Amino acid sequence: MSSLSQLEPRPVKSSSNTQDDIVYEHIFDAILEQRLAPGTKLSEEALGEIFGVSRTIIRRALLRLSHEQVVSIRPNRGAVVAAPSVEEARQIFAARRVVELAVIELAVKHATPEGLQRIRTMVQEEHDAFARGDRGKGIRLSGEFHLELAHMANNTPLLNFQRSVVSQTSLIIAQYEVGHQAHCSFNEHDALLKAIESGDPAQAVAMMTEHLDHIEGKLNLDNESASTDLHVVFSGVVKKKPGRSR
Amino acid sequence: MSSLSQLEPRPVKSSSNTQDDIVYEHIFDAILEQRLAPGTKLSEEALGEIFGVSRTIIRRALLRLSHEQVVSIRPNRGAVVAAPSVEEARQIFAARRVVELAVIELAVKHATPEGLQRIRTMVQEEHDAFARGDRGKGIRLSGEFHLELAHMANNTPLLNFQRSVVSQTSLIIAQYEVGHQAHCSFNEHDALLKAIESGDPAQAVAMMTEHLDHIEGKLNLDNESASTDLHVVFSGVVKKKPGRSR
DNA sequence: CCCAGTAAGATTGTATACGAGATTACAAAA
DNA sequence: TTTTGTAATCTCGTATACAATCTTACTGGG
Repeated sequence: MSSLSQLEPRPVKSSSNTQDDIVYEHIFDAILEQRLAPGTKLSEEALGEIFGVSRTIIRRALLRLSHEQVVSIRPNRGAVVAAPSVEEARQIFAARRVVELAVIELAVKHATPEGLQRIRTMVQEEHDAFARGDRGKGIRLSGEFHLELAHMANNTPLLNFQRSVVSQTSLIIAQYEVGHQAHCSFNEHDALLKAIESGDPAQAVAMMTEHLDHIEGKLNLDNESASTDLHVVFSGVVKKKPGRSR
Repeated sequence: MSSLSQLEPRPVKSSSNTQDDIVYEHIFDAILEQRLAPGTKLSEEALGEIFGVSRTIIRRALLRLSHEQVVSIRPNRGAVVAAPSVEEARQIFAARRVVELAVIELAVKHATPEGLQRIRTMVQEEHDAFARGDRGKGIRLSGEFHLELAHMANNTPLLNFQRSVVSQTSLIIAQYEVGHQAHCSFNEHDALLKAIESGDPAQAVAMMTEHLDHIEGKLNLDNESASTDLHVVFSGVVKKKPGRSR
């Protein structure tokens, strides 16, 4: 009954027009904006009703998300938003360092005026989003900044991988962040942009390293069971119980 | 005890027991062994009959393969074994360099006696396979050598990415290889193994760089339409017609 | 003889039905 | 009150039916 076009929460981005891509992007964006917390159950039937499609479509979208490690599918127990453990988080960050440094170097090499303009616009939008207090959108745009870098690097495999680790980083931040600092502050993004514009790979790489250090520094990955409650620690096993969460 | 896993005609590896994983692995292995050429149509019904499952299962396996860029799904036109273009091949190799160098460095750092033993066995099996003329298996094992490295690096995201680029490399070799040299010769794998055992990251990285240079050097990526026949060049458009090929 | 247009056939896209397994609720006993 | 066993319910896993689209074959015209 309810059709997709009626309820789009936000403008669907460029790439896709098929049903499952639309569902995929909506869930993906919700996770990137941290409107879906790690461990949240993703019921096929509920999602199907929300988007006005059958479980078949939902299932495809969830499968894709699970291949990107953004969603975890437990056999016979359904899909949940992934909740990386501390060890997984460490591996993801290590992998992210690898790909980000490679990407920034390629981005400098393949920078074009149009690409730089796109990134400039994006940094500005991110700034505006945070300025107006739209935290969710700011977080998403700050992730998409890094994806735009990968786009400029002109390497599809690296871009795909980047998409996976960036979105997983968002999940990690949602779980392990301490305090409420601005994430991935747009100041650093602006500095990165300038480094790219200067055309100096070494400086850009150094800048990115520092940026990643900052992101990782805001997390508390040292003591798994401290400061976060049991629900987070055992989020892979936790059962939902209305009334006490959040 | 030389080769436990080789006795079975169906080389179902460690990980999986669900139906779709089995189908996935069989198709994946067939592609890695180059028994499925790039551009080959993968009919859902035919595969379903072969594996004795419904199209639903086949569809899931194909979807996963397409997420790893090993299979290409054209809307309403079915799935085919991916046939990377020259440009795509370049990007894949660039990405592979990035991940392989990171992996080898981590592998040196995290090397364990057990892990080294596994790799030693693997190199030996690869040698045996080529020695007895089992080219397909040799090719697959030479790919799995690199996956084992990623395993030893102890980083799941990098391992997943490695799986994707290694299998795509196999497709590239199938399309653009010139001559019939031994691919990814086990000699170099043996040298890599020794470099890891020596515990010197710099040497291992240098070794890997050289190894990748060799692999890439065996290909003809310069002139897209030369030396390979039309079937390969137009593999994305070619229609199957029995009786005249090969 | 070759090409174009149309119709039949085949293949994929989507929804849904049914069975299997898991979760939840309830009841009974300690 | 707490715990444990069992039953009812709900969700997921798989197969299959039907619709949409593409492919192929055939026929008619140039």
